[in-house]
Amino acid sequence: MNSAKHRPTGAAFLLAQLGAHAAGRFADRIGHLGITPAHAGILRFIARMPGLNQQRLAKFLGVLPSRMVLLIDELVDKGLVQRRRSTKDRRHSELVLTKKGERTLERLSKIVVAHEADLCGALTREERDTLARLGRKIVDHQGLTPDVHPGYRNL
Amino acid sequence: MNSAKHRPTGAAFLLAQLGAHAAGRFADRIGHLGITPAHAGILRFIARMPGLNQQRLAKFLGVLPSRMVLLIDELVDKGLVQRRRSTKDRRHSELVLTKKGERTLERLSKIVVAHEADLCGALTREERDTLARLGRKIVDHQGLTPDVHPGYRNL
DNA sequence: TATTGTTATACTCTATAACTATA
DNA sequence: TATAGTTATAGAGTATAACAATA
Repeated sequence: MNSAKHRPTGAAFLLAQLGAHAAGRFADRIGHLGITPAHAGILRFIARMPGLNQQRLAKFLGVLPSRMVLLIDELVDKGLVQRRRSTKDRRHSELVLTKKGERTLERLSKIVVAHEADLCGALTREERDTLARLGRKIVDHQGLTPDVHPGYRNL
Repeated sequence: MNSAKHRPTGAAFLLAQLGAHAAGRFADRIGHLGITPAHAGILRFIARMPGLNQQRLAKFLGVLPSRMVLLIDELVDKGLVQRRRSTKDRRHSELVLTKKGERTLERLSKIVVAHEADLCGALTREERDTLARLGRKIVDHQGLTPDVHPGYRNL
């Protein structure tokens, strides 16, 4: 591979390749918690904005409402999230983490740190900071929403 | 988002986010050619190793043989690839690009350059080189095969 | 009439395994 | 008996659209 007449792999392909790898490895790492990366992202959002409803969450992440129902169903079934009918507008369900959900989120944080350390194991601390800085620059320039994975996007 | 009590987005998530974005944008860019990123990757490999057979290609990319059949079928239907029964071992089919396939590959190269320029538009030439260098370092350290997207992996 | 949440259906994708032909 | 390629089938995932409850 990579014979002389082909140019070295470009940054765009590297990002796609590494991104898929990182996502796959992360899915492996959290598998034993019984949740997928999509669930993990939702847990984070509910923790930050407790009480938000499904439609707003769906719109924010770029998920179809019907898919969000299933995702939340699964989190409820696992005892990580609770739906509470809003008393102000009984059409809304306010989403909150259960105690178990909070503990899962704490475990997730530790997994994220380990995942990060492994994935960037080839880099010095300084290089890792540089990579993150350049990454944030691209996220900003491309108009991406920080902390929202495009894998949700189905609209 | 990103309120004070949350740490800044880590490199691993940024890679996953940007990778999915890059892959999605690339798919958009080549859509008018009537092919998917998976097809594009296969075209590149056939160009580099003309005459290779489906099983070897499938093994190299990490695709199930049955899926490779469909992918090649589609490329044949579009007139980009030709299957030739090997005269040495008639079980093998040697894969080669057609003239149209070669032209498509040239168009792909131009699209890759434009894609790269857009995606890294926020970075200076030097920053882009740094990003690619760090990316290659991680690819190597993680044991990934250069130029092979993990999206193929279904084994 | 509009909105939230939910359910039903149809469709796509693809992993598995059986099968053909060559060796 | 083993390998390359192919086909058939079944299951998972999900987009679409219809629906119920509330406003």
